[in-house]
Amino acid sequence: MPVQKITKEEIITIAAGVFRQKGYHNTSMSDLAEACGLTKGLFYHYFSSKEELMKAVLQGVHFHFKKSLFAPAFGNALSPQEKLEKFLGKAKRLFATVDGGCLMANTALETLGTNVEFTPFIRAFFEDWISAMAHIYEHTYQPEVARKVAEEIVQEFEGAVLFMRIYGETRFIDEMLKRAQLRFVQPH
Amino acid sequence: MPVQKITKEEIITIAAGVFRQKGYHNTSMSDLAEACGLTKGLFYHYFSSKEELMKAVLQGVHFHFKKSLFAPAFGNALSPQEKLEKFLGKAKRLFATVDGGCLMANTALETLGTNVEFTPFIRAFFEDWISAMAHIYEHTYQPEVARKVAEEIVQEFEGAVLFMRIYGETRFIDEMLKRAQLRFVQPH
Amino acid sequence: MPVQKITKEEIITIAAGVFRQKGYHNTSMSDLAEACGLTKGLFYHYFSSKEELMKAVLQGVHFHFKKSLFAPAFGNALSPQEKLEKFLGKAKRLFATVDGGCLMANTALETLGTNVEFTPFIRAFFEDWISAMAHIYEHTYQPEVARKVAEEIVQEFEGAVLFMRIYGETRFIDEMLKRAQLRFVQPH
Amino acid sequence: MPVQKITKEEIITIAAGVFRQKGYHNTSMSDLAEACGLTKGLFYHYFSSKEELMKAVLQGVHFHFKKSLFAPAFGNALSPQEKLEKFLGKAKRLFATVDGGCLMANTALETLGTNVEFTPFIRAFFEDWISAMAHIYEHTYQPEVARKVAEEIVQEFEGAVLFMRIYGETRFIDEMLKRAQLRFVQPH
DNA sequence: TATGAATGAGGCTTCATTCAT
DNA sequence: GATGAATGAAGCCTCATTCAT
Repeated sequence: MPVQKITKEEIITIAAGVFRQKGYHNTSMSDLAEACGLTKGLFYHYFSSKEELMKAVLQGVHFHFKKSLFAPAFGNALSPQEKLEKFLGKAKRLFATVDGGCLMANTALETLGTNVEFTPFIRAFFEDWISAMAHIYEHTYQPEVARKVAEEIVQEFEGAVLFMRIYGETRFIDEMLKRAQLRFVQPH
Repeated sequence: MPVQKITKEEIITIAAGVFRQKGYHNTSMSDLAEACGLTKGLFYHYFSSKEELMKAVLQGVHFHFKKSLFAPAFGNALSPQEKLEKFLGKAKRLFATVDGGCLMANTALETLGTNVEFTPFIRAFFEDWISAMAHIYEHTYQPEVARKVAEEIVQEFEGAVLFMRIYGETRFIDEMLKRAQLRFVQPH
Repeated sequence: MPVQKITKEEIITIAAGVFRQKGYHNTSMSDLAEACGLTKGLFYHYFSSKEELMKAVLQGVHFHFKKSLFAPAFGNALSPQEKLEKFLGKAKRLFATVDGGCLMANTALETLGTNVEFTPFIRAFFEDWISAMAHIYEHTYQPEVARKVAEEIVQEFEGAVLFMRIYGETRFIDEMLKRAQLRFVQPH
Repeated sequence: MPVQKITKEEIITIAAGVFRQKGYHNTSMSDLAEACGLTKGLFYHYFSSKEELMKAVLQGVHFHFKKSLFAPAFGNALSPQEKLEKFLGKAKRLFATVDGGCLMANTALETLGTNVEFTPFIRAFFEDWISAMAHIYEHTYQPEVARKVAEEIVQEFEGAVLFMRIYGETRFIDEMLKRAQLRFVQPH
């Protein structure tokens, strides 16, 4: 069996990083091929177009978040309080990277108006995120209210990521997480 | 006096719209020229480069918001409550456009990692926005707290704009505005 | 009588300097207009095209050299030896400018193959230069030999200017001038 | 093995010819692509920019002259007299082309003032040329004198090429070569 | 699988020149 | 005379993609 230099998954991971930092339209296939150590020609053996690659990246990122962040929120191993703490801690680690922030939000703002083919992937991601948060907050709120709270918290999260990037300060994330925790124990 | 097809200000206004909908890197000088009814060559009579144009656009948008949104927040003609209502109403009208949302946030997420020359303009805009909101909320909160509240509300606002665009529903804006009003009369 | 901001002669002088330093094709009409403090539009009131301007420049430079360098070589006020010394001294002052060297030679090498319209002006200039030198050297040589010597000296002069520019050292001019003087008193 | 329409070396050779005849700034990438039978886009597979191409051309020309003209001057197979004759004969064949003359001198006069990146290549070329000639003339002169003589002869050579091009007559080269030979047997 | 040559369109920008005022 | 808007072609370069090997 020939040794594979690089897997599709690895390409997706690398591409996700490049897209996150540089944006979709500002990233060229050359950038991506180079980042993966592949020739441009070979790159097209893995992904037939930039658009297909981006879809795979969005799916890959979604999958990654689902596995490591969203799914555990539905597990029963931990108490709701513990789940929330774990969730927020992981979320911070995943997002609070000043160099690029949240690929999904970046891609949303950059492409929603022009590249409709990405919209379903973006929606699905946020849908899952909201659902996971809603599930956790159902411990404190009625389901419908929990859903609203979850929506608000995700919005606040993305707002905080934006500010983190604008000002280069992670405190916006920390402060936001505190508010999220507060709403769990002390509804308003 | 030379007759002009179009003024710099008009170009800036049109370009702001195009950039807002299509993004910075996905907008070509041809797109802009066409949108303005100009030849590509003539564009460089007005702006020496795409980058300079974008800076002018960011400044222009900032100026527009300052005049119509931020500055009135510091006036004395209205009661704080009225000012807040006017402010939020205007903000909604200015931002709640599904076709593009907020140019500043779009540009921030798209260019912060790669086009540092835009960062000061983006920061200045948000700084002014926060200051205006903080001033209003100083009616209810101590100055330092008001500043924090203002930061949070701007973040929530941008989060709501993101959701509005992702889901194509303006309700996120409306709900967010209600929360902002609530925090004015009922601190938490 | 309206005061003229700038005369054609002044434009020619300025343009000659710019062309000498930047070359013909690398100099834009904007460069020239700016160097003269004129708007591009007005520039075309003085010269109908870049080509016409260049012709005027070449003529102007030729005229300038004729008046200050070539013509005196035919005068009778000085002894041949003195004339030669004056001639070479002036030539040095006129050419030994590291920033651009000799416009005629620059233009020759740059345009002879593509812009035939300049050739007559270049030829006329060198013709006059050779004639002047030949006249001086007729004191020492037979007319036909003097002509050959003059041709050689002009060639050496341009070779020295080339080297001066390549190495940024004026010694090549000085050494060349010494050789020219030597050939006046000590034929070989 | 990939089949290539054309090799880098061939491109360099063709480009050298075009640059020699048309000059650096007056030669467009389209001109070069067309001359090579390539599309413009493909050109950038081989050379990352016009400037890089020009550097490669200057290096290529230098290499060509080194191999066929300069290096043999240091060999021992021939007598000094024979080496000189061979050298001058080859030099004539290489330079005495009315359509463009000497690329190095053309490029020097055109770009020394504005494109400093080419200067080292031009200097290296002339340095080698002078060294080769100096080596030959060391048969007749002391090393230091030989160096001066070589410098002079190269200058005269370029002066002669200039005149050849201005007047369209190769006699200037022939006459110059005769003088060079004379200085070998009959120092002055 | 793997290479990198090849394509053709399009990107940003500059230029010589003209024209209306 | 004087301005600077306006034009259209061209200049350098990049890009997504395809193809022959």
